[in-house]
Amino acid sequence: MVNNMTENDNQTEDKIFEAATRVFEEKGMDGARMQDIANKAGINKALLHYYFRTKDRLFDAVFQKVAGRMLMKFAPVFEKDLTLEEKIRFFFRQHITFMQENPRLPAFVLNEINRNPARIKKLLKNVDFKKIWMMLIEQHKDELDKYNITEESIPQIMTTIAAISVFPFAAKGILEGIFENLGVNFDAYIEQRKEFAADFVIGALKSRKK
Amino acid sequence: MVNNMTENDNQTEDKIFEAATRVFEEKGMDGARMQDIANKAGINKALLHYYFRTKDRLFDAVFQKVAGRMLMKFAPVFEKDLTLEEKIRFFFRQHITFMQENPRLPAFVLNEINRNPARIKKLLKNVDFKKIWMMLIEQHKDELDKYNITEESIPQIMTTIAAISVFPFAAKGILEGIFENLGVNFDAYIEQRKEFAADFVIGALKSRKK
DNA sequence: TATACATTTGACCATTTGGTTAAACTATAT
DNA sequence: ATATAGTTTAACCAAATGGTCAAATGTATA
Repeated sequence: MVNNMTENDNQTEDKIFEAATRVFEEKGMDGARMQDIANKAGINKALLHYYFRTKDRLFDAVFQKVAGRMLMKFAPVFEKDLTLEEKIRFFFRQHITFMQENPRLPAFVLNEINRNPARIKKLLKNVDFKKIWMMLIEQHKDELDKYNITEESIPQIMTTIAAISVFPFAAKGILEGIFENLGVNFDAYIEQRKEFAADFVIGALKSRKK
Repeated sequence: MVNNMTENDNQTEDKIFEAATRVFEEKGMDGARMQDIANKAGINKALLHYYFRTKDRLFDAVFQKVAGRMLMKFAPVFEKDLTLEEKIRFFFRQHITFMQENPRLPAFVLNEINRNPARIKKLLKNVDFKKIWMMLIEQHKDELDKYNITEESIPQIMTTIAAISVFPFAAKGILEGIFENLGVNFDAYIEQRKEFAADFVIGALKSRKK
């Protein structure tokens, strides 16, 4: 074994990181236990502190990565050269599929941000929303006009799109409880939602047509 | 003082309850400290355990009440004798106004339910969703037909309405961060949302018209 | 092989935390 | 006044928890 050090290094760190992600996602910052993370990573608790000095730093590393991964999913939508309708359709498919694979992520991120709003600042520092905003307005000037979308209503529409996509996962616990009552299957509901959401939003926009 | 016992009893219990609500809403079950609650209630920690035996029972009492209060807000919508459009408009006004007064509630309830899904069962046990569901379908039979709403799409529409209403508060931490970047004022955005949301949903429904 | 350096571990520590207990305090009824 | 019962407190406890440390183990280099 020639270059074992770096590999092994990463192996252990990755094991820790993976275990920490699982535990933090499930229990949150306050509910997570370092011992639990160590156990799930199959290592000694002291080793956690060797790689990540404190629980806070470990959490920060995990949060930064998963929250970043989630926000990233919004990016390609703005870059692709598609019509507004295509973008909306593309976004819902992409984003909901991502959350199907990471169903705990939305609730986790939302919660931890509300618990400690300072964290989000670090995340958003690298994103220039103003620029994205301007690009979007410029790129879809004609469509915004066609759909009678004022600048003031853009935040409303954007957050509505995010809401429709994220909420089912953020409220998974409640919805599953209610759906059980109604004989609705959550997974099928989610699968269906990819198209429903796009239709719904596009329909709403069309109804604004001048 | 004649009947001081009961009054005093309630006074202390209420003080505890109020303080506990504040602390739990802010820090969550795991992050909350009994000592902190006691301090904020202006009493001894042992007295907490005198009124509510354990942290878990205290949390349960608080959660049951606030979560119930939140779910209750959905009820009057189903009972009132209004058209579907009127109901949608009424709901958004009512519900968003309620959350303006209790901005931490949505994130708190969503989070704790995801952290401990068993809790929701106790809450929903008393609500007969099947019955509400049937009533709704019967009451708005003609409108569902007019808007081409199949039974299958009702959960989609209902959760979409809830999403549009709740999400801005559940994601308040993030949104405020982003809005700051864009020069958007959160409170104004929320005020505006009461009407926007109704217009948006009704617009989407209208676009389904046969 | 000896040296230097990173990795891993078991034992340990100080603090925090939910919870208990016995005593003190208060008000009412007799 | 005194007994009774509910209320409040200070002092205390055991367990859990994040974190430390010195020793041990492994690994590459000279």
